[in-house]
Amino acid sequence: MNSDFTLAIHSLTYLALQLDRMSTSDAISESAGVHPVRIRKVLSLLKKHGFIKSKEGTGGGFIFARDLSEVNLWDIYKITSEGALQPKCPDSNEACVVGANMQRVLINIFLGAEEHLGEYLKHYTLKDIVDLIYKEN
Amino acid sequence: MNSDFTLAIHSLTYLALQLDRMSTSDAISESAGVHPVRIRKVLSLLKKHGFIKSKEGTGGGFIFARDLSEVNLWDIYKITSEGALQPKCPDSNEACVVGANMQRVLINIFLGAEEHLGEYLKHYTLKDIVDLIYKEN
DNA sequence: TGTACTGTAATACTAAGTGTTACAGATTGA
DNA sequence: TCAATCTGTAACACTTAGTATTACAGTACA
Repeated sequence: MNSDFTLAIHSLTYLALQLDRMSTSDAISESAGVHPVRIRKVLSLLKKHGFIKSKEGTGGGFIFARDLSEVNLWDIYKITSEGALQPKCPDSNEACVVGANMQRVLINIFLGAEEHLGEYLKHYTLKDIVDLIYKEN
Repeated sequence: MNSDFTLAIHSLTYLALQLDRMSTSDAISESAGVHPVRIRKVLSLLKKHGFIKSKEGTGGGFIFARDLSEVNLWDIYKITSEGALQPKCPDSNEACVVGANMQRVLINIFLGAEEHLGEYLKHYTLKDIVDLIYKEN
Protein backbone atom coordinates (compact mmCIF):
# COMPACT_ATOMS: atom_id res chain seq x y z
CA MET A 1 0.00 0.00 0.00
CA ASN A 2 1.46 3.41 -0.87
CA SER A 3 1.33 6.16 1.68
CA ASP A 4 -1.14 8.53 0.00
CA PHE A 5 -3.75 7.02 2.25
CA THR A 6 -1.88 7.83 5.45
CA LEU A 7 -0.84 11.24 4.15
CA ALA A 8 -4.46 12.02 3.42
CA ILE A 9 -5.45 10.98 6.93
CA HIS A 10 -2.58 12.99 8.37
CA SER A 11 -3.54 16.08 6.41
CA LEU A 12 -7.21 15.87 7.24
CA THR A 13 -6.42 15.36 10.90
CA TYR A 14 -4.18 18.39 10.82
CA LEU A 15 -6.98 20.43 9.26
CA ALA A 16 -9.39 19.01 11.80
CA LEU A 17 -7.43 20.75 14.54
CA GLN A 18 -7.53 24.06 12.67
CA LEU A 19 -11.17 24.20 11.69
CA ASP A 20 -11.35 27.97 12.06
CA ARG A 21 -8.45 28.94 9.80
CA MET A 22 -6.63 27.90 6.65
CA SER A 23 -3.49 25.81 6.77
CA THR A 24 -0.78 25.91 4.13
CA SER A 25 0.72 22.89 2.41
CA ASP A 26 4.04 23.95 3.91
CA ALA A 27 2.73 23.68 7.45
CA ILE A 28 1.13 20.30 6.81
CA SER A 29 4.17 18.95 5.02
CA GLU A 30 6.31 19.92 7.97
CA SER A 31 4.03 18.04 10.30
CA ALA A 32 3.97 14.98 8.06
CA GLY A 33 7.65 15.04 7.14
CA VAL A 34 7.22 15.00 3.37
CA HIS A 35 7.61 17.46 0.52
CA PRO A 36 4.95 20.18 0.20
CA VAL A 37 4.30 19.29 -3.43
CA ARG A 38 3.39 15.80 -2.38
CA ILE A 39 0.93 17.15 0.16
CA ARG A 40 -0.60 19.43 -2.45
CA LYS A 41 -1.13 16.45 -4.75
CA VAL A 42 -2.92 14.51 -2.05
CA LEU A 43 -4.93 17.54 -0.99
CA SER A 44 -5.83 18.17 -4.59
CA LEU A 45 -7.51 14.76 -4.63
CA LEU A 46 -9.31 15.43 -1.38
CA LYS A 47 -10.51 18.73 -2.73
CA LYS A 48 -11.80 17.17 -5.93
CA HIS A 49 -13.93 14.89 -3.79
CA GLY A 50 -15.24 17.70 -1.64
CA PHE A 51 -13.58 16.89 1.65
CA ILE A 52 -11.71 20.18 1.80
CA LYS A 53 -11.69 23.63 0.23
CA SER A 54 -8.67 25.62 -0.84
CA LYS A 55 -7.78 29.19 -1.55
CA GLU A 56 -4.83 30.49 -3.50
CA GLY A 57 -2.81 33.60 -2.78
CA THR A 58 -1.73 35.36 0.36
CA GLY A 59 -3.49 34.05 3.45
CA GLY A 60 -4.72 31.11 1.43
CA GLY A 61 -4.40 27.40 2.15
CA PHE A 62 -6.67 24.48 2.88
CA ILE A 63 -9.62 24.05 5.19
CA PHE A 64 -11.96 21.25 6.11
CA ALA A 65 -15.28 21.29 4.24
CA ARG A 66 -17.30 18.60 6.00
CA ASP A 67 -18.42 17.49 9.39
CA LEU A 68 -15.66 15.59 11.21
CA SER A 69 -17.89 12.69 12.12
CA GLU A 70 -19.26 12.21 8.65
CA VAL A 71 -15.92 11.42 7.00
CA ASN A 72 -14.59 7.92 7.57
CA LEU A 73 -11.40 6.10 6.61
CA TRP A 74 -13.11 4.04 3.95
CA ASP A 75 -14.08 7.23 2.11
CA ILE A 76 -10.44 8.22 2.11
CA TYR A 77 -9.18 4.78 1.19
CA LYS A 78 -11.45 4.65 -1.81
CA ILE A 79 -10.08 7.80 -3.37
CA THR A 80 -6.41 7.24 -2.53
CA SER A 81 -5.84 3.48 -2.62
CA GLU A 82 -8.73 1.55 -4.10
CA GLY A 83 -7.46 -1.70 -5.59
CA ALA A 84 -4.25 -1.59 -3.56
CA LEU A 85 -4.97 -5.00 -2.09
CA GLN A 86 -5.13 -6.61 -5.51
CA PRO A 87 -1.71 -8.15 -6.16
CA LYS A 88 -0.74 -8.10 -9.81
CA CYS A 89 -0.48 -11.67 -11.07
CA PRO A 90 1.76 -12.21 -14.05
CA ASP A 91 -0.04 -13.74 -17.03
CA SER A 92 -0.09 -17.40 -16.28
CA ASN A 93 -0.24 -20.35 -18.60
CA GLU A 94 -3.62 -20.82 -20.27
CA ALA A 95 -2.71 -24.38 -21.17
CA CYS A 96 -2.64 -25.36 -17.50
CA VAL A 97 -5.88 -25.69 -15.59
CA VAL A 98 -4.37 -23.86 -12.63
CA GLY A 99 -2.80 -21.10 -14.70
CA ALA A 100 -5.92 -20.63 -16.77
CA ASN A 101 -8.25 -20.15 -13.81
CA MET A 102 -6.18 -18.87 -10.93
CA GLN A 103 -6.37 -15.21 -11.86
CA ARG A 104 -10.16 -15.16 -11.94
CA VAL A 105 -10.36 -16.95 -8.58
CA LEU A 106 -7.85 -14.65 -6.91
CA ILE A 107 -9.38 -11.46 -8.24
CA ASN A 108 -12.70 -12.43 -6.74
CA ILE A 109 -11.14 -13.30 -3.42
CA PHE A 110 -9.28 -10.01 -3.23
CA LEU A 111 -12.34 -8.03 -4.21
CA GLY A 112 -14.07 -9.67 -1.28
CA ALA A 113 -11.13 -8.87 0.94
CA GLU A 114 -11.28 -5.21 0.03
CA GLU A 115 -14.99 -5.05 0.73
CA HIS A 116 -14.30 -6.68 4.05
CA LEU A 117 -11.59 -4.16 4.80
CA GLY A 118 -14.07 -1.44 3.92
CA GLU A 119 -16.44 -2.60 6.63
CA TYR A 120 -13.63 -2.21 9.13
CA LEU A 121 -12.45 1.18 7.92
CA LYS A 122 -15.97 2.58 7.88
CA HIS A 123 -15.96 2.40 11.66
CA TYR A 124 -13.27 5.04 11.97
CA THR A 125 -14.39 8.61 11.42
CA LEU A 126 -12.04 11.56 11.44
CA LYS A 127 -13.51 12.51 14.76
CA ASP A 128 -12.38 9.14 16.11
CA ILE A 129 -8.89 9.77 14.77
CA VAL A 130 -8.72 13.16 16.46
CA ASP A 131 -9.81 11.57 19.72
CA LEU A 132 -7.17 8.85 19.37
CA ILE A 133 -4.49 11.44 18.72
CA TYR A 134 -5.19 12.96 22.10
CA LYS A 135 -5.72 9.72 23.97
CA GLU A 136 -2.65 8.25 25.63
CA ASN A 137 -1.98 4.85 24.02
CA MET B 1 1.13 -6.27 -1.69
CA ASN B 2 3.87 -8.24 -3.45
CA SER B 3 2.96 -11.38 -5.32
CA ASP B 4 4.63 -13.99 -3.13
CA PHE B 5 1.23 -14.57 -1.59
CA THR B 6 -0.45 -15.34 -4.89
CA LEU B 7 2.52 -17.37 -6.10
CA ALA B 8 2.31 -19.47 -2.95
CA ILE B 9 -1.38 -20.04 -3.52
CA HIS B 10 -0.75 -20.86 -7.15
CA SER B 11 1.99 -23.33 -6.29
CA LEU B 12 0.04 -25.07 -3.58
CA THR B 13 -2.98 -25.35 -5.83
CA TYR B 14 -0.81 -26.86 -8.50
CA LEU B 15 0.53 -29.39 -6.00
CA ALA B 16 -2.98 -30.04 -4.80
CA LEU B 17 -3.84 -31.42 -8.23
CA GLN B 18 -0.80 -33.71 -8.20
CA LEU B 19 -1.09 -35.17 -4.73
CA ASP B 20 0.28 -38.54 -5.80
CA ARG B 21 3.53 -37.40 -7.42
CA MET B 22 6.24 -34.79 -7.14
CA SER B 23 6.19 -31.63 -9.23
CA THR B 24 9.30 -29.72 -10.26
CA SER B 25 9.81 -26.00 -9.85
CA ASP B 26 10.09 -25.84 -13.62
CA ALA B 27 6.62 -27.22 -14.13
CA ILE B 28 5.10 -24.90 -11.54
CA SER B 29 6.94 -21.88 -12.86
CA GLU B 30 5.61 -22.59 -16.32
CA SER B 31 2.08 -22.71 -14.99
CA ALA B 32 2.53 -19.51 -13.02
CA GLY B 33 4.47 -17.62 -15.68
CA VAL B 34 7.45 -16.68 -13.51
CA HIS B 35 11.06 -17.75 -13.20
CA PRO B 36 11.74 -21.14 -11.56
CA VAL B 37 14.15 -19.61 -9.04
CA ARG B 38 11.38 -17.38 -7.82
CA ILE B 39 9.10 -20.36 -7.35
CA ARG B 40 11.81 -22.21 -5.46
CA LYS B 41 12.19 -19.27 -3.12
CA VAL B 42 8.50 -19.24 -2.35
CA LEU B 43 8.36 -23.01 -2.02
CA SER B 44 11.35 -22.88 0.27
CA LEU B 45 9.28 -20.76 2.65
CA LEU B 46 6.32 -23.08 2.41
CA LYS B 47 8.57 -26.02 3.14
CA LYS B 48 10.09 -24.34 6.17
CA HIS B 49 6.60 -24.03 7.56
CA GLY B 50 5.69 -27.60 6.86
CA PHE B 51 3.13 -27.13 4.11
CA ILE B 52 5.10 -29.12 1.57
CA LYS B 53 7.99 -31.55 1.34
CA SER B 54 10.76 -31.55 -1.23
CA LYS B 55 13.29 -33.95 -2.61
CA GLU B 56 16.44 -33.15 -4.55
CA GLY B 57 17.92 -35.10 -7.42
CA THR B 58 16.48 -36.98 -10.35
CA GLY B 59 12.78 -37.60 -9.97
CA GLY B 60 12.68 -35.09 -7.14
CA GLY B 61 10.49 -32.04 -6.71
CA PHE B 62 7.79 -30.80 -4.36
CA ILE B 63 4.75 -32.43 -2.87
CA PHE B 64 1.94 -31.41 -0.57
CA ALA B 65 2.43 -32.38 3.08
CA ARG B 66 -0.90 -31.53 4.68
CA ASP B 67 -4.58 -32.09 4.29
CA LEU B 68 -6.07 -29.77 1.67
CA SER B 69 -8.86 -28.61 3.91
CA GLU B 70 -6.63 -27.81 6.84
CA VAL B 71 -4.56 -25.16 5.05
CA ASN B 72 -6.22 -21.77 4.64
CA LEU B 73 -5.23 -18.51 2.97
CA TRP B 74 -4.52 -16.78 6.26
CA ASP B 75 -1.84 -19.37 7.02
CA ILE B 76 -0.23 -18.56 3.70
CA TYR B 77 -0.65 -14.81 4.07
CA LYS B 78 1.07 -14.86 7.42
CA ILE B 79 4.24 -16.45 6.12
CA THR B 80 4.45 -14.57 2.83
CA SER B 81 3.01 -11.12 3.45
CA GLU B 82 2.43 -10.36 7.10
CA GLY B 83 2.62 -6.62 7.68
CA ALA B 84 2.00 -5.84 4.02
CA LEU B 85 -0.99 -3.71 4.90
CA GLN B 86 1.06 -1.47 7.13
CA PRO B 87 2.01 1.57 5.02
CA LYS B 88 5.36 2.99 5.95
CA CYS B 89 4.89 6.48 7.35
CA PRO B 90 7.87 8.79 7.08
CA ASP B 91 9.06 10.07 10.43
CA SER B 92 6.79 12.94 11.18
CA ASN B 93 7.35 16.00 13.27
CA GLU B 94 7.44 15.32 17.00
CA ALA B 95 6.87 18.99 17.70
CA CYS B 96 3.40 18.82 16.18
CA VAL B 97 0.64 17.08 18.07
CA VAL B 98 -0.53 15.40 14.88
CA GLY B 99 2.94 14.36 13.76
CA ALA B 100 3.88 13.13 17.21
CA ASN B 101 0.88 10.82 17.59
CA MET B 102 -0.27 9.89 14.12
CA GLN B 103 2.09 6.98 13.66
CA ARG B 104 0.95 5.21 16.82
CA VAL B 105 -2.70 5.71 15.92
CA LEU B 106 -2.26 4.45 12.37
CA ILE B 107 -0.21 1.44 13.35
CA ASN B 108 -2.96 0.32 15.67
CA ILE B 109 -5.62 0.83 13.05
CA PHE B 110 -3.69 -1.16 10.46
CA LEU B 111 -2.98 -3.95 12.91
CA GLY B 112 -6.70 -4.17 13.43
CA ALA B 113 -7.24 -4.13 9.69
CA GLU B 114 -4.87 -7.03 9.19
CA GLU B 115 -6.57 -9.05 11.90
CA HIS B 116 -9.86 -8.31 10.23
CA LEU B 117 -8.48 -9.41 6.89
CA GLY B 118 -7.31 -12.58 8.60
CA GLU B 119 -10.85 -13.45 9.61
CA TYR B 120 -11.85 -13.24 5.97
CA LEU B 121 -8.92 -15.22 4.61
CA LYS B 122 -9.38 -17.98 7.15
CA HIS B 123 -12.60 -18.91 5.41
CA TYR B 124 -10.77 -20.02 2.27
CA THR B 125 -9.04 -23.38 2.46
CA LEU B 126 -6.95 -24.80 -0.34
CA LYS B 127 -9.74 -27.24 -0.97
CA ASP B 128 -12.04 -24.28 -1.59
CA ILE B 129 -9.53 -22.85 -4.04
CA VAL B 130 -9.33 -26.12 -5.94
CA ASP B 131 -13.11 -26.22 -6.13
CA LEU B 132 -13.21 -22.63 -7.37
CA ILE B 133 -10.64 -23.41 -10.06
CA TYR B 134 -12.99 -25.99 -11.51
CA LYS B 135 -16.18 -24.03 -11.04
CA GLU B 136 -17.23 -21.90 -13.99
CA ASN B 137 -17.24 -18.25 -12.87
C1' DT C 1 3.25 45.47 -8.23
C1' DG C 2 5.51 42.45 -5.04
C1' DT C 3 4.60 38.68 -2.00
C1' DA C 4 2.44 34.42 -0.63
C1' DC C 5 -0.07 31.05 -1.75
C1' DT C 6 -2.20 26.82 -4.84
C1' DG C 7 -1.97 23.73 -9.11
C1' DT C 8 0.47 20.82 -11.88
C1' DA C 9 3.83 19.12 -15.21
C1' DA C 10 8.33 17.42 -15.79
C1' DT C 11 12.21 15.32 -14.21
C1' DA C 12 15.41 13.00 -11.03
C1' DC C 13 16.15 9.92 -7.36
C1' DT C 14 15.36 5.73 -4.51
C1' DA C 15 13.64 1.51 -2.99
C1' DA C 16 11.05 -2.66 -3.75
C1' DG C 17 10.04 -6.16 -6.72
C1' DT C 18 11.39 -9.33 -10.10
C1' DG C 19 14.38 -11.87 -13.41
C1' DT C 20 18.67 -14.15 -14.34
C1' DT C 21 23.02 -16.33 -13.77
C1' DA C 22 25.88 -19.22 -11.34
C1' DC C 23 27.07 -22.84 -8.70
C1' DA C 24 27.09 -26.12 -4.61
C1' DG C 25 24.74 -30.17 -2.77
C1' DA C 26 21.56 -34.31 -3.13
C1' DT C 27 19.75 -38.19 -5.55
C1' DT C 28 19.16 -41.40 -9.12
C1' DG C 29 20.31 -44.69 -12.67
C1' DA C 30 23.45 -46.48 -16.10
C1' DT D 1 32.02 -43.78 -10.79
C1' DC D 2 29.94 -40.56 -13.81
C1' DA D 3 26.44 -37.96 -16.08
C1' DA D 4 21.93 -36.23 -15.62
C1' DT D 5 18.33 -34.07 -12.95
C1' DC D 6 16.75 -32.03 -9.37
C1' DT D 7 16.68 -28.49 -5.02
C1' DG D 8 18.85 -24.51 -2.34
C1' DT D 9 20.67 -20.12 -2.28
C1' DA D 10 23.64 -16.19 -3.08
C1' DA D 11 24.75 -12.55 -6.09
C1' DC D 12 23.74 -9.42 -9.37
C1' DA D 13 21.01 -7.02 -13.09
C1' DC D 14 16.86 -5.14 -14.56
C1' DT D 15 12.36 -2.87 -14.08
C1' DT D 16 8.80 -0.48 -12.04
C1' DA D 17 6.47 2.06 -8.43
C1' DG D 18 7.04 5.39 -5.11
C1' DT D 19 8.85 9.69 -3.71
C1' DA D 20 11.44 14.12 -3.87
C1' DT D 21 12.58 18.14 -6.29
C1' DT D 22 12.52 21.81 -9.56
C1' DA D 23 10.14 24.95 -12.19
C1' DC D 24 6.72 27.87 -13.35
C1' DA D 25 1.88 29.47 -14.35
C1' DG D 26 -2.24 31.17 -12.06
C1' DT D 27 -4.73 33.45 -8.15
C1' DA D 28 -5.38 36.52 -4.32
C1' DC D 29 -4.18 40.10 -1.38
C1' DA D 30 -2.10 44.30 0.57
